[in-house]
Amino acid sequence: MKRVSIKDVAKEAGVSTATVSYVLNGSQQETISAETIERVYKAVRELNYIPNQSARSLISRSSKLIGVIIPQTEPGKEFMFSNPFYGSLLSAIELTARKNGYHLLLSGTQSDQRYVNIARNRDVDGVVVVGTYPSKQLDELKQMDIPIVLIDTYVTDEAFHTIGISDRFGGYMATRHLIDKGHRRIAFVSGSIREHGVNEKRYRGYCEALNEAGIPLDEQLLYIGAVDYDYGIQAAWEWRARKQGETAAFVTSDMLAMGFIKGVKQTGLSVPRDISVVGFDDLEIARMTDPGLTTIHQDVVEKGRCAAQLVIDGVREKGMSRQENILPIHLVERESVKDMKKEKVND
Amino acid sequence: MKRVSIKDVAKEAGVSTATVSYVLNGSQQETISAETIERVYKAVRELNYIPNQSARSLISRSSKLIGVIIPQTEPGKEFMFSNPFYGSLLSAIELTARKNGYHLLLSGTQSDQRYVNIARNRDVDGVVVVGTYPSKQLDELKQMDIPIVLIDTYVTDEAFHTIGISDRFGGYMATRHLIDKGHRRIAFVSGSIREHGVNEKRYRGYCEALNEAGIPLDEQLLYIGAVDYDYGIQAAWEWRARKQGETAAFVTSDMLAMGFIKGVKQTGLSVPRDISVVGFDDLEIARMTDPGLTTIHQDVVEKGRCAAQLVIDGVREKGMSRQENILPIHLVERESVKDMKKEKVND
DNA sequence: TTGAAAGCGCTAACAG
DNA sequence: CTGTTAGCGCTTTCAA
Repeated sequence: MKRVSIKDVAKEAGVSTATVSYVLNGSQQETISAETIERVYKAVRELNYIPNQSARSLISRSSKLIGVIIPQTEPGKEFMFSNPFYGSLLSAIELTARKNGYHLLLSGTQSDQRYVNIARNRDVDGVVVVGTYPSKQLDELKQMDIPIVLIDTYVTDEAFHTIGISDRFGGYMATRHLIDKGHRRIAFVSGSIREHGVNEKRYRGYCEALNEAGIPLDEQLLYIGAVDYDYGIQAAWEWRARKQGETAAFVTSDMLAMGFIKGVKQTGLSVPRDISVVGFDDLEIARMTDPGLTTIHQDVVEKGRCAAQLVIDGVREKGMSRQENILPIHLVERESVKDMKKEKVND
Repeated sequence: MKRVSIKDVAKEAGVSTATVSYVLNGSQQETISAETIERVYKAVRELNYIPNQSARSLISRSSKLIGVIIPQTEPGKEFMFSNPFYGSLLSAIELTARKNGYHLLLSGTQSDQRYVNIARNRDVDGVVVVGTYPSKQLDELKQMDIPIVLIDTYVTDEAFHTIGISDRFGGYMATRHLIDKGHRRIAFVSGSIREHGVNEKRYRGYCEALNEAGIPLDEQLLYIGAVDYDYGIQAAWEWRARKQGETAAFVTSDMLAMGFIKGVKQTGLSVPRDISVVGFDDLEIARMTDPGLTTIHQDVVEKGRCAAQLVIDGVREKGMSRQENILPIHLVERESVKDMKKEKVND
């Protein structure tokens, strides 16, 4: 199928290529006669002309492409989108982008490939980076003079827009909820805690709530592994083995919490009868399991929508000032927490 | 940040742009002196040069981009990747693409935007389309002379590669398993059944198994809605309301099955005590719930990997003959099916 | 109101 | 062994 170019259209319409370009881009608006415009559109339709984006990008340095980068922060976590959290986020970004005439350039990263290169090489108009840590790579990105949005990333730099939640407060709320229900020995189950990472903030919230209640921090109650179902199971077994007498656990991700609950069942015990659990994220699965998971709700779709919108606005309005968005979160009560103050066991 | 072009590199290295191009692309391999090559690389490094893909695409008509298209076949299903099935698939495609120097161009579709346009306009090297039906849009795509891979799509056309499973056989296996366990009244719960769609095939397998066992088909046992958790719940209530005496249900997707089980619990009954359930897909969540879901396992990651590989191979080897891949599936037994033949109830 | 032409960054004949 | 040069398809001054 021979490709039709702007020249073909121009010839067909009996005008110059410049005129075609004007018409199609709405530049020179008033100066083109209605009749010419009609002729051009007619030719476009007849030839089924589709402008070539590569040529456009080349000259305009704008590709109508938003780069979405998912750094692989943990080894073995190659299939990020299997996690519905990332999946939903991506969907939301995609939808918003699409509505605005953008497409998504998706890229995981491997160690040897810097995302700056991808961004420059493809002339992306903006970049969304999900869940990473301060790094040299990020620093390189910001020299590119395109809008950059960081999701769930604790970096304070004038160059980046950020979208996130108060992970500290979330951790506090979760832990506080357990304390309010009469729990004193509360386990903390989480993926690895890295400085400036979300888990660290959630951990701080946990500490804060304990502290406020006058409960001493006990390192024996910390279960630190990976953010996945299997580690959740493992943590439950570990809990049984350590015998530290926890009656509750704050588990920093729903996925992990699901595993934890499963693990508890495997050991022959039950949630919330033998241990109460609070999760984090409020993924769709949180309401699927039995018992339904009490968890910290965050609006993933809004996160994605907002990220895409920031990029798009940033492209339109060149020197847009930095935005820092903290989305609201709240606790959703389901059935995974037992009220220790009531005489009767509520299972 | 001024962008550095091949000219800058050429000047820095004291050679022509052509030479730089030769070196970087490994064309003219033998004819370039080692010393020149070294000089070019040195200049590239010093200037931090990154070739512009738009310019390359323009001339070579190859963008190193694989288009991934997720048609929105059901209204309201905008967040496709929230479904871990699509998420995993996407991850697998992305990983394979990346390993081969490709990136993914992600696009959902809205009614007014044809995917052919996206493909042409972006010069994508190949396209992967997930879960659609024969359509005019698809026909348009095939005129593009790029490799097209259809996942889970029943279209027989020389122009397309296909990857799928035997949905009919899956439906048969699931139903047969229930029959083997002594069930005779078996509900069929599914999203909408469209001609040439996967649900239709699964339905046929269901019919076939019933037929083989001499069980008459009863339309009262069909529950047809949407492929999501909420419809699953609804179907369970419906099941209670209709009182058709089913002791088992074949539910054509795990997501739906999760909902169904939840719904059964809501009505005060229990799986598998009061009704047995077999799902389809074997998503990660299938093993998370309680009871674990007996389901038909399919290898989503392999589906994605295979799709990307077909595109990549198709690009390399122009006239590659059409491939039709049927991946193996099998039944995974967990705890959601009761054996009616045993005296004792096994819950 | 429209057109001619330069040029975005790169590749690939063709010359030398 | 390397350089010159003609485009790829498009936008955009500048001129008419």
